[in-house]
Amino acid sequence: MFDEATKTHSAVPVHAPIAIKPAGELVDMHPHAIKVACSNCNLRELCMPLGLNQAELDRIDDVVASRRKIKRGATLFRNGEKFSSLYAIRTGFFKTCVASEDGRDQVTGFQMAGEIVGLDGIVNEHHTCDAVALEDAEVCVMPFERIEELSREVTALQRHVHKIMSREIVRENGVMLLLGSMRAEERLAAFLLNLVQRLHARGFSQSELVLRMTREEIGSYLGLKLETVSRTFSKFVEDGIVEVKQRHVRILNTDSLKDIVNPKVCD
Amino acid sequence: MFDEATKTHSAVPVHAPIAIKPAGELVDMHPHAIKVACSNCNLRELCMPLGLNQAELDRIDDVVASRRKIKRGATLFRNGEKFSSLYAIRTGFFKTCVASEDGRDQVTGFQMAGEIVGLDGIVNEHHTCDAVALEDAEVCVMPFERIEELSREVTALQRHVHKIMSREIVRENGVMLLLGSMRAEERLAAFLLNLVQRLHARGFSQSELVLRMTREEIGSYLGLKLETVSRTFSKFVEDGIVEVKQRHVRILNTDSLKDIVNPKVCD
DNA sequence: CGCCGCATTGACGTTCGTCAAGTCTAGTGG
DNA sequence: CCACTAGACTTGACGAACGTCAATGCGGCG
Repeated sequence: MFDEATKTHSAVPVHAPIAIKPAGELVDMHPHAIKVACSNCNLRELCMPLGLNQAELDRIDDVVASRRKIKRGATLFRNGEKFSSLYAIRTGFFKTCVASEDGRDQVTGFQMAGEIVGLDGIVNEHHTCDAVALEDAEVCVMPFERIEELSREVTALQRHVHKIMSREIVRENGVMLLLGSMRAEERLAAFLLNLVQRLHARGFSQSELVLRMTREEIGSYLGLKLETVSRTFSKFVEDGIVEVKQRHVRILNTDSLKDIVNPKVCD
Repeated sequence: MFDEATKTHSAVPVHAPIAIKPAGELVDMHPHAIKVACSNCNLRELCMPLGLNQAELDRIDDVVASRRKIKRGATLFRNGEKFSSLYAIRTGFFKTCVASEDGRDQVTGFQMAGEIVGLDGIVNEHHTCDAVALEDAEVCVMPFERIEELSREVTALQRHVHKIMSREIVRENGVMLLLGSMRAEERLAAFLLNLVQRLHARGFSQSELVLRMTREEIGSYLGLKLETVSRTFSKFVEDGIVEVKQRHVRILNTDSLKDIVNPKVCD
């Protein structure tokens, strides 16, 4: 089992409503042939507004100043650093985490291709969390000044920026619900369903995924200890709901997972 | 004790760097004399950008379409309702809460004068949480279309909107840290310190406050059961850190509370 | 005055955290 | 190619923290 599951999330997906494979390699070979551009990026549907005309598309390209590669384990930005840009993830997988003064830290999210990180930095002009690459990654650097400038002129961009921030607020509301009122099994089930749903939207399998994070990182995100995460995985395996081999997970029964998250009250 | 603590958060504060008392009553008496206006609102420093010139101030007034009074227990908006406006709280106190499909619900925040609610509705054009008044309240209704329009022209407003949303994201990061990694005493201590700090910024006492919410609502926000909240209050009283009489709380030792939130490691 | 909602307190149970031992795997270097 | 190692993961035994259930108290309001 899992023979096919060794491909990374950056590789060609199983089926591809949105093709993920970056055309970026060409940039190195012909630096002047293909410029850094959203208008020909396969991830456009994920991180940029839809329904722009050609003139607007050309202008939008200007929000991306450059690209940046981040090695696995390296940080894109750190708590305390000066904020200057938002980052759109092209390839790879990130975690964001905050720390309390006494050293405890909490993973606040996992981000994948097409998602935006850095929004925390706007309010105080300094970042308040760390963004760490969990696998080799590449991001588009979008200076925030430029975003603000352009979104004054391109209404669709303005609206889009507002939606991205609102979406993050709503996402965090969901995590608060999870952390505040769910038991361990419910948390892990919700986590798996969320991950697989986002991967599926990017053209990957609905039932198979490779975790890019450790049990400890999952635990931190879910407000559990790594042993509890491990035990809960084992329980799901016993119950025949998933197959787990290290970081490879195959979901055998999506409905059971959904039932765990939202227990049906039968009265 | 607590003889002086019976005044509500809407009453004249103990000392007032920013006077909270609304001038609003005059509106009813002279409907044409004083128009709904941010430029003469005492809360301007809390919910609007600073450093505007007169022309900009006049334009900003236009973001407030009207005011709306909400009785205690009534909702400002509900999950599922069409989103159209953001709301700036003039007086009163709100909670926002999300619900899971199976009926559990989670308080995601408590909001007071000068704070903005409704940001959750932007992304899907429908609200995803309920906003409930915990005491009689009044809000400024700010149609979001108008905000977007105006923030294309007034850079300071655009920046301000971005900061408000970013601030909410950072706040929620903090709540996730609390829910994910703190014990009951730490959570309650952090909660009290946060409340009193925000009230102090509005001119109220640094050490005395009246809770506008039940133990159950505090518990929901902190991911605890109401009995645990009650017991933890009792423990703080035993330890001489606070005095508690129903919803009246007097903080006797702020430093102890801070130590509880951030235990000093002495090695 | 009596009712009702909210809060407190106690006894007990469950879930999850802690500590510890042992296993697996990927990566490294001979 | 294989042996070695470090980090990640699993599993078990036990305990602490918090939840549950139930009884009681208190205060505000009609």
